[in-house]
Amino acid sequence: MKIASWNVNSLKVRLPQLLQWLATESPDVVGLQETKLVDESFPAAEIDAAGYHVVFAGQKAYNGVAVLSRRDTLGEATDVATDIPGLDDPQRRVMGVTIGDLRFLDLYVPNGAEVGSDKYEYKIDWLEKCSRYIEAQLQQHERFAVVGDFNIAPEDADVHDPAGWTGQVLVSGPERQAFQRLLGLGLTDTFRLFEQEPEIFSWWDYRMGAFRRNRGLRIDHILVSAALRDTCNLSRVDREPRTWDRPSDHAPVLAEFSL
DNA sequence: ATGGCAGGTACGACCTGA
Repeated sequence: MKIASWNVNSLKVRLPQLLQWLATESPDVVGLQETKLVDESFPAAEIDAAGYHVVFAGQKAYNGVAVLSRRDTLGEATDVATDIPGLDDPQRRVMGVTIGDLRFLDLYVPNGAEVGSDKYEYKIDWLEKCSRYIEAQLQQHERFAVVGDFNIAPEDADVHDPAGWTGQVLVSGPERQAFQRLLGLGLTDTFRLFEQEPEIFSWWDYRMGAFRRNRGLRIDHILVSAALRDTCNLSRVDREPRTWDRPSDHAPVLAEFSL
């Protein structure tokens, strides 16, 4: 089983790239973020034609999430959740689904704008509510994966210039503590299960030639429960789509499991 | 401290992202 997460930064623009990437990688389950499409405009027919079931929750201009599942390997998504209890949030940032015996939660964590701002407080509160939800889900589902754009670089090794980023949004103490709390609930960052090359990132600013200079952050993650961790045999960032024309600023991340 | 790039909205700048 291969699961993936990709912040596509507008599915309207990135649909051809998504289809190309699905054909190349054939993941079984994919969580998308920042589709930026209302449900009426979601390209369900094109994704269906590519061999995937899809469920989605969008809004105008911002946010928007979707989960794809391969028709020939895994079944359709059921028990779809688009809201976290206690978080009265009109923004479409969450999609929890059950696919076979897998519980899969796709997240687009708020960006946070600037440490101390209203958006930052919203992010911290959002993570707290999300953490409680994940804790409950972990007790109900043995095989549980939480993927998405977390907008948190967990360690200095996930930052191209840790000194320059110290205290900034995406790396600040409270954000990193929120991420560690998720791990404390019993989730594992699959990327860190394996020896990795240094300076592997999943997001690069569009400006200043950041990708060419590999000035990025690792903020997209695949976290899994203990049962999934025990069968995980690969976790990586796929830089390839970031080299294509009109790329998303995020690269897809993938994890593979023997069961 | 600011802008730099990209997408969306809506057609002129402005908002958001990270």
